[in-house]
Amino acid sequence: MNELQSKPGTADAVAADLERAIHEHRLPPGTKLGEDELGEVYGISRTTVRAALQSLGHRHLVQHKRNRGAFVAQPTVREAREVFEARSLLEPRTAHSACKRMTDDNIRALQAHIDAEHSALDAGESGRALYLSGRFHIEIARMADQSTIETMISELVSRSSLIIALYWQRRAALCESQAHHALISAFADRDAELAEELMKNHLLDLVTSLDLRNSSSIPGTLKEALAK
Amino acid sequence: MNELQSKPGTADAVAADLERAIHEHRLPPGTKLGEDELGEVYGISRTTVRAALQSLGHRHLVQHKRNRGAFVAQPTVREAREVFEARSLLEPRTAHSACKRMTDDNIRALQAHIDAEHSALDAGESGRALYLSGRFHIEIARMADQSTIETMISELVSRSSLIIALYWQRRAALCESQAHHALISAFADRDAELAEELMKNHLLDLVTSLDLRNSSSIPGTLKEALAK
DNA sequence: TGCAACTTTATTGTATACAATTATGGCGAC
DNA sequence: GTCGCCATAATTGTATACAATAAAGTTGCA
Repeated sequence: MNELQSKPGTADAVAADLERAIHEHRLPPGTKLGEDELGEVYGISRTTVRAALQSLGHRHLVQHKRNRGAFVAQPTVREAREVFEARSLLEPRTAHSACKRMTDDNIRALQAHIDAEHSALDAGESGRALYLSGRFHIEIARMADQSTIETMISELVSRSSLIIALYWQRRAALCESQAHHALISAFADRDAELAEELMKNHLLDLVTSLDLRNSSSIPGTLKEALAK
Repeated sequence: MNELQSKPGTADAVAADLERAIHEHRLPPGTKLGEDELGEVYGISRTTVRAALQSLGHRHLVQHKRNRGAFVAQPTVREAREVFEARSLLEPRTAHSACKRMTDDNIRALQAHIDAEHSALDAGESGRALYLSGRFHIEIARMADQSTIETMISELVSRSSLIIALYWQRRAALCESQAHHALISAFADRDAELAEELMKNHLLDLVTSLDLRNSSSIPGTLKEALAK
């Protein structure tokens, strides 16, 4: 079950663990990530913790404040728009490429992914469901056999999870799955053009389901809201 | 002249310095980046050097070999194709966006950029000319007011410099400038569609000017060629 | 003489100690 | 009583010391 993950105790392993916790909303935006605290949790020194936090900082998942420490990032409205703009440039065309290379096994894997997502949702594990939902997009990039683009989409998906945590406005929760089902159908029909169009619309739907009015700054803590 | 660069001695400053040296081909692919050595050069401890190298590693500009150290990355043929595939998804549309927002000052700045590139070329500083040529693409992304996409393109441009170092096959050296001139004309005419098309073709030209036959592994040193 | 195993050396990986900076709590003055 | 300043504490930034690993050189044996 361990999918070529680094040995525990390494910076990569810690970073992966934290990234997943962030992606699953177990660590909400604004959470302080103290070095000593994390070092104690994982039983390692601050040196390794710092390496992990730096790695996440490069991926824009944690924000470093000078002499203040690391915090789970709180994307601004502007960042949110930029992330989805970037996704809209990368993902539709990548879905197109993926469709043309997709095997029956790939399609079954995607279907299994959605099933797992549904199971998580039924079990009340909404964080895990969100994580799997994001992984769905990453899997498609992987099937397109473009690891460079996959890495970029992976970062954007994780950041999207933070954006959803901050700006999601309640709505029908199952719209996501519907869009993913439609994508699988297009893949099964080997209709690359349709897959591209569906992905494009899916991303548009995601953006419109967010509340990105500039007014709502949405501070992490009310303390920070009054800090300035 | 110092454009909001970090104070010298910080990891960011060292990383920026190394990135530029790599981009300008002063540090060729495969160069060993010893921690002690760099620490002595910059007058800082290995701790800071390591942070800088990690940063560059995350941007795929240096490759870490376990217990062996950091080396200037040597992109494979596959990576080379992937990098330009990613650029072809991001840059044409970004040029389109940039064109619609572009001011007369922006256009003058781009023109000045090309002039500087020509000057460098005339002065025999081909590395600096290549660096400026890459910066041209990054500037366009900046003018599109999309900092997230700009960051991604910046990484891809730097990686492209490594790719050029490894796979460039001699050709007319000025073809680049011609393409950039044509882009500026499109911007001046406020023809976003044309700018998009020109960027797309420019990137295609770049790829075809590379020798990406799978056969040529192109080792960094002949020692490594015989190592296995 | 050629190969193999061992010793040596150099370099990275990790932890710890110290310095710098910032937030916090208390004290005093207005 | 409130505001401002100063001392204290806590946390990050940086350097150094030690441990682990891999490369290279050496010696011994076949």
